[in-house]
Amino acid sequence: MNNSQLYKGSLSTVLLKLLKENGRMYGYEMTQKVKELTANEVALNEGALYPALHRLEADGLLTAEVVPVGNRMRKYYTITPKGQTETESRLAELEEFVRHMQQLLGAKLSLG
Amino acid sequence: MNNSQLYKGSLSTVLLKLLKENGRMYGYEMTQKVKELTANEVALNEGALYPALHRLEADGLLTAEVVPVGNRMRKYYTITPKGQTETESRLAELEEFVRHMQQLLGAKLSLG
DNA sequence: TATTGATGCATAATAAAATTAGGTATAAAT
DNA sequence: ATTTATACCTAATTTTATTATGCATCAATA
Repeated sequence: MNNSQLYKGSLSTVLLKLLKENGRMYGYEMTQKVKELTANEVALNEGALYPALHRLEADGLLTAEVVPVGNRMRKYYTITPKGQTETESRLAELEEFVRHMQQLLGAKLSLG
Repeated sequence: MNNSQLYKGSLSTVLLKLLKENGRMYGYEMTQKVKELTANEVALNEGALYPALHRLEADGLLTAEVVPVGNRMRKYYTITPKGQTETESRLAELEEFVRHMQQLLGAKLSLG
C-alpha cells in the first residue's frame, strides 16, 4: 500500500475482510473500496495487491473466477470457508497487535 | 518478535520509544522490558533485535556505547535528537495505521 | 563439580512481503 | 488525438523478520 503507513503484514487481512463483507470482488474494485473507506488516504499498491491475491488463492483462502465484462476480463475473488476462519483469526491477531502496541507505547493508540 | 503477532515494521518504533522513555538501555534489557510491559506475551527475537539496533545506529537515530560490567560487555544505546523527532513521527504513523485499520476492518480495534 | 539457565552480544541463510518500475490492453472522456 | 480510468500482470530489488547458530560470562543447582 503506497503512501499509506500501513504496516507490512496487514494487507492480506484487509483483503480477506473486504471479501468477507462484500461477497465477491475483483482486484481493481478493492483498490476503489479501500480509497472510499479511508477517504482517499490509502491507495492499494498493485504490485503488492495482485501477488497477495495470488498467494491467498494458492493457500486456499480464496477462489478466483475470470469473467468477461464487455471486452475486458475481470477476475472475481470469493472467500472460501477456510478463508472465513482465517479472517477471524487474523482479525484477532490484529487486535492483539494493537493491544501490545498500547502496552509498549502507551495509551496513545486508543481511538475508541 | 517471535510468537508475538507484532507486525513487521513496528520493531524499530518500539525500540525508539523504549529508549526515549528510559534514556539509556542495552539490548538484553529491552527484551526484558518488553516482556514486562506485555505480561510475558511478547518476546523480542534477538535475530531481529540486534540488526534493528545496528540499523538505527547507522541511521543516526541512536548512539551506542560499550561498557564493561564485571567481566562482560554491555552495549548501551541512547536516542539522538534526530531519533527523538523520528520517534514522534513513527508514533503518529502508527496511530494513523490504527485509524486506517478501523476504517477498513470496522470498529473492532478500539480498545480505549 | 558438572550442568543448566540466565545474561549478553552477534551473524549467516532463508523466507516473506513490500516497493519500485515497468508492461499490456480496453474504454471513456476531453 | 491524447489523457484518464479501468483491469490485469510480473520482475528486480529492498526491507525486515525468522530460523539457526555461535561465543562467552555468571549464578544456581543437582
